[in-house]
Amino acid sequence: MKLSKMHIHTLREAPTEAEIPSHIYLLRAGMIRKLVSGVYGYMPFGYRVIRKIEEIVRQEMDAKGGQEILMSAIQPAELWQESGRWYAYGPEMWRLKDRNERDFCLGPTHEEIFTDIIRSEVTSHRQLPMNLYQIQTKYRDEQRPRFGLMRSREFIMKDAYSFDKDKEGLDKSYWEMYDAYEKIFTRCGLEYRAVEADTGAIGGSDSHEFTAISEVGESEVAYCDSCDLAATTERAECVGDEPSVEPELALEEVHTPNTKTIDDLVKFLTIHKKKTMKALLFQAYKDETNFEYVVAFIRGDRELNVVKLVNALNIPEHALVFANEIEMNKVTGAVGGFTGPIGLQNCKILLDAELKDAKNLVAGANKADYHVKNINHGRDFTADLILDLKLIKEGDKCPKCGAPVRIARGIEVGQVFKLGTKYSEAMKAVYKDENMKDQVMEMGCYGIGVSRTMAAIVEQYHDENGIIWPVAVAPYHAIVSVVNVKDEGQMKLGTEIYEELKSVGIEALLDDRDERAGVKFKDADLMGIPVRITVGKGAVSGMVEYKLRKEADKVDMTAKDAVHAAVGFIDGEMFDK
RNA sequence: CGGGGUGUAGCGCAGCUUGGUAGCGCAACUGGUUUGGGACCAGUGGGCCGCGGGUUCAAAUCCUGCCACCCCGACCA
Repeated sequence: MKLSKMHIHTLREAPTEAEIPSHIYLLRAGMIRKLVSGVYGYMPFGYRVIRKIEEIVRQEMDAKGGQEILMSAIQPAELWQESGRWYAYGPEMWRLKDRNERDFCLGPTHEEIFTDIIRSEVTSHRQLPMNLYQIQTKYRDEQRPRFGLMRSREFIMKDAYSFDKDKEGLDKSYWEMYDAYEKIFTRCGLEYRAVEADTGAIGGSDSHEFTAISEVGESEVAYCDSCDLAATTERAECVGDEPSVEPELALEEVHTPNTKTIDDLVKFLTIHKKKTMKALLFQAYKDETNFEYVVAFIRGDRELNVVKLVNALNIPEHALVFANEIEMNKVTGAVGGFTGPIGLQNCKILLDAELKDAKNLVAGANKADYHVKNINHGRDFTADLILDLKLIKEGDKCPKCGAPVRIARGIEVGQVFKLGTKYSEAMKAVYKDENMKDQVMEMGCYGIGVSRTMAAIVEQYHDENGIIWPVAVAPYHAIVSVVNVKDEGQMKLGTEIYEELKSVGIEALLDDRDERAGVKFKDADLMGIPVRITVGKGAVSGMVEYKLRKEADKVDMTAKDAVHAAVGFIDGEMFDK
């Protein structure tokens, strides 16, 4: 394409709303455009990148026998009620009504829809396994959309669903998708980790998350340099410290005014945080109206892992809310800031495993301004449930090998789930086996955030001048920048090179805009075109300048050599992987 | 949902304290001079100053309600 004929709109300055590189550069390069908070449109260059990513996804999905379809974004509530997720999905679901007051939602994911198709169209074991996928716009009414494409309310997602006869089949489908995902993200040029993950609102048993390494990512992964541990921090087991060996001392109530926080308390009593237990009070809703009070006790220096808590309670995450302390006090006797395990009533007590055998702890006395010293589980109170409730942190013992764990941040670009029979059972997706008996299908689902992947690539590939697209996803491979378009010799040579590149299958641009060279260079850098061939004064003797976006070197060579160099570089980058 | 901040031309901002007919830079348009890293000169167009209510002779400016957007936290594939 000739740039003079294209709609490009680059910005010299970064819009104030953008904070992170991917957001800033995608806006500045004119690749995306915000409509409202968390809702973006894709302009010509940006959409080309999206299509490049989609094409990689398609090729790898098709290679595994996936079949592409396209379902509606609008979904009827009935299917969600059938699976039980109309309530469970919570406020993130974008709900709407038609003129007859019938409930619908904009699909945040499509398990129900795909299950519905399969149950009505697949009846025989001969039709299985099956893998269907789509690339489509998804809607999640995020509480806090953030960072441009990173967390948006409308986004492009590839979602695939596998249907198998049995667990063995599911396992095979799952690892094939895992393999496809590795190929996809590798081809996109991403540095990523595949880590064990929680299954969240989707449900199911096993899950892996594909996390692109990035400081600005919202996902945290725990990994170990000594073994193969790799899991999201939500998922990672935290084994905690060994209990100290010491005699159990007698309970002692102490006056501790103004010590509502652990920090205040340890200062007041001059003890270590590891000797304290902190209480977190919640209401756990079983449905819209019915709830029970829950208190989680963890060591004073620990952070609660909410995912572990809701999994233990078997409720969706939005059904767990911090308790109103005044209300709770009436029912359980708990006092905010002074809650302890002794004397608590009418509430479920969950105890972090680390505290099970810990000796002589300090906790609230359920009485304002008082704490109790030397509390020992078993002797002084009994928990309803003892389990791992804490968030793993840098330096904690690796649950697999005991070495200190490391924590890294990243962007979740994909996730694979073994759903098992969660949906097929609820929605009666069955097939007839060889003996004419009904069997419930085993399902898996597999998502890739296409638009988020685009942002993740920019996070990993940029410099102070803009984006540096890997060739595989670049909107165009090469740009021929004619320095002075009024110079006939330059224009002629530039056009020849441009035509030559196109004729050998390279996606080329001709910057024939009547602009100064600096403008063209800045734009080419900002938009991240991998190869630039500059046609300037040297054109009279057939010489041009060849430059790669990712390298600083500029090399003068003949036009013919530049074309060869470009072809060689682009082929190498595309097929090296 | 809690805390903080911001809404003035397409983008970035000043003006608001102390009310008096709307300003700068970039971008755009016209003409000219330029032409290898975001040129220069001259000229031009472009604003319900987020929206509503109030105070006042007079409101971008003061008061008030609402809305939107951003950041931190909470929360979330």
